[in-house]
Amino acid sequence: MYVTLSSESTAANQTLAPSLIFQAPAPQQQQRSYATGTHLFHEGDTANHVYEVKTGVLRLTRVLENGRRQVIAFGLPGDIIGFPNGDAHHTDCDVVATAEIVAHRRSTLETGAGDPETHQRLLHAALREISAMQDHFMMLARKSASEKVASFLLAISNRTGSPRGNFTTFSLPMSRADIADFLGLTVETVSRTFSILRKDGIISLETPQTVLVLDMEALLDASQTDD
Amino acid sequence: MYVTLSSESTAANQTLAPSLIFQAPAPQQQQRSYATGTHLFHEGDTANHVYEVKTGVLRLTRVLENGRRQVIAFGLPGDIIGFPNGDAHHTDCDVVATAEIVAHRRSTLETGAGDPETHQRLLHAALREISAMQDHFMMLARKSASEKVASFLLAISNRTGSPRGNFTTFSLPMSRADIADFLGLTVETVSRTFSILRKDGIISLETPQTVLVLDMEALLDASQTDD
DNA sequence: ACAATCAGTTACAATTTGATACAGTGATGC
DNA sequence: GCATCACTGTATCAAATTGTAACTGATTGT
Repeated sequence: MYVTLSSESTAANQTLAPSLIFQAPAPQQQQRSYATGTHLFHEGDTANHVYEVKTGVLRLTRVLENGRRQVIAFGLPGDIIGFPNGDAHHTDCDVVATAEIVAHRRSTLETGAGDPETHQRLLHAALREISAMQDHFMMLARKSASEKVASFLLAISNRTGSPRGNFTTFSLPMSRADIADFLGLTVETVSRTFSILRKDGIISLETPQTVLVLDMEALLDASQTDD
Repeated sequence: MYVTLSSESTAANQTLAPSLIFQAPAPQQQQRSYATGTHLFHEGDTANHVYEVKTGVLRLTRVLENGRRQVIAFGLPGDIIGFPNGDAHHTDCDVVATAEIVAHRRSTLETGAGDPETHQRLLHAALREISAMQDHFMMLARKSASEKVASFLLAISNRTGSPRGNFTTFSLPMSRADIADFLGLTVETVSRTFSILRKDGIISLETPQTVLVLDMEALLDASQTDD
């Protein structure tokens, strides 16, 4: 499930891992490494696989002809992305931070022939994705700029953060533009909001890509999370 | 009060019907009618079924504790909605216009036991839903108020519209508030935008719930559609 | 070494949308 | 028949976000 605002990610992630560990990997299930900037597929490409992210970060995007772009989702470790509609992909997908990916044949999702267990896993990943996207709706449509940014930081923190003393730290491999296009904002608004959060002592940026959460409670307040 | 959706048992419905017709209907596949206002399920309810809309209109909603509401989707004839994440529904679902619904057991989606054909249909409906939600993202995050309203009218027109002379007419069984909560706007903005579209001669309202599209070309322009 | 480029940030003006208030209309109930 | 209520439409004003532009610091290429 993609980075959305809810807190379902962690649990889901853990339930996904075990089933793979004890399987002899079939050919199409081999793990491959992709460098930053690599395109996994483009909008309109024939969809032969869905992709399970083991490490790194992917980015799913769609573009309107007038240049407006939407980041549909970031694919973090544990996510399965690239679910096709019909035969074709309907988004672009590229690598934001060097990633280890397992490609699953689309037929495994669609018919499950020969591998009912993976079929189940992929199906459940699709259902989780629907749920995650519904969370994302709430964010895009019903949250203010500052709530969006706070929610986003919270989500990334929950998925990839690690403790540093009493605080939590994590990196933001994607650009401000990516964050803006994910949240439905402009770069300037995202940047401004980061500044406010810094000035309020809620976060601190060691580099623009390295966030230290100083006051998790306040960040949670600022995000208006549903839980 | 609610205008009956006249001509909606159209294309989508017919493509869906055949597989059912020649089956001995299992109990959970029987078609039932639900009156306006009926709740099919609430957020948190155990999810035992997914619902296939034959006629009428359903509404999927989520609410933030502070009262902000988001209409996730409208279920029109041909749609299958209520895909669960885990065991529970994560939205509310109620009837906007008297609807004929077929409930499919969740197990048919999850395991396909005993009914691989329906299993396939439900799976593909889930994948279609993911694709549709991605479209909705573009709308929520990257379109202006007037583009949103135009896109919405266009979508309803394409799904349920019928020709009237050179024009196209359709009904809007949902309230302005529903439309606003679907598009991430306020009622006032929706109303304002309807007025502008009327003043520009693009649409005409016979009643607030009955739309006549006078200039489909202009409506398409106004929606900034990607195709 | 230096110019050029790019991501990020900041300030300020312009624009869009939201909030508030109120009027009209049709339906419902007493 | 009349009052009430829910929904819709309109106007005005306030607030939030965007657009524009300038500036910084880091990186790249020549």
